Amino acid sequence: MTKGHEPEDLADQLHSAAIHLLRQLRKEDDASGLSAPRLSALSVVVFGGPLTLGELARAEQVKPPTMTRIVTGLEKDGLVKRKGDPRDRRLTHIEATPKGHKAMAAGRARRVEKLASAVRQLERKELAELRRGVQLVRDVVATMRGKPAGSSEE
Amino acid sequence: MTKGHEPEDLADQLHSAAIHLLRQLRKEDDASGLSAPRLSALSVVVFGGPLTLGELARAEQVKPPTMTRIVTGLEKDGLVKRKGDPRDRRLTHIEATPKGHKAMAAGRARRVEKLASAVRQLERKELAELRRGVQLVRDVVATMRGKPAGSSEE
DNA sequence: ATATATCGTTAGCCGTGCTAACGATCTCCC
DNA sequence: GGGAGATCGTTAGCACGGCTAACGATATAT
Repeated sequence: MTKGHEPEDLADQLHSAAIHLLRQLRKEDDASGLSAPRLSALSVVVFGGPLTLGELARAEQVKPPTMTRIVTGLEKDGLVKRKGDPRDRRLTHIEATPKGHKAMAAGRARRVEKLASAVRQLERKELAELRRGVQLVRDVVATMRGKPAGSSEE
Repeated sequence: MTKGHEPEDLADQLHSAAIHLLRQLRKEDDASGLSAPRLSALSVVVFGGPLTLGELARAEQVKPPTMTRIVTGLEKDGLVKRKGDPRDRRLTHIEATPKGHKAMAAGRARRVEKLASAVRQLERKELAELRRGVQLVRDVVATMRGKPAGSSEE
């Protein structure tokens, strides 16, 4: 197609590209036993330090029951650990185990093996352009979530 | 601060951006009663003319059983229609109904209302950069699909 | 002390992805 | 012609992720 230069067409193509990108990556995620949502949540826990389940749910933009199951799955695999809060016993803090840190790196490596190797085939200039495009996509997502455009630095 | 300039970091950010983008769009798709996979499949049928179920499955990179259910859902909503092939009765051709065409436009409009309106907030220059970025993402996906890039099998 | 709010979980629904197995059909080749 | 095998779509059954509704436990406010 590329039939037009209107934002609508760009929106469509962006949507389509995202769908197909994730479908490809899903296969790699499967190989590691970590689905995209789990990997994404684990990533937040690993890099964002201990969080409550609710905070994690908000960070991942899902409802608490959904996050409960994601965390349960991760915990069953020994990748994260639930810890009660002594001061407010309603809270459940989630933190990554050492195994979680390793799995995170491994899962990331698997995705990277496919995605980054494809990315590496781009020329230097294209790489910069892609980086810029990704940043813009993030801005667009932020805008959709309600924040004003351009709020992210750089 | 753009913590990394390596392809791995870019790959991670691209992955994350795609996940969050789709999560946002899913909400709009829900409003139309059409999930992303259904909308995507319908799009192929609408624009790609009648296809067999297998062709559609390959186009959408899913297995036939999965496509069977997607098509069943679309058909139940009256958006597509199954047609037998008189010459090869194993085949099932899928074609969009008039209602399917309309729903496609409506679903697209809903996504566009959110995504394109966010896209529109970008400046002219950014728009061009995003367009370029999307094109590069498509290239990357094509690379992943075609050339395993690092894999030795197949 | 009682009412209200918050947090996480459970239960149950639906949709999407897969593999395995099956019936129907076509094709090839004897 | 007829059997062997390939191909196509479906069904069955599993796992997972998304949701809402409802519930128990806990904290907080009145």
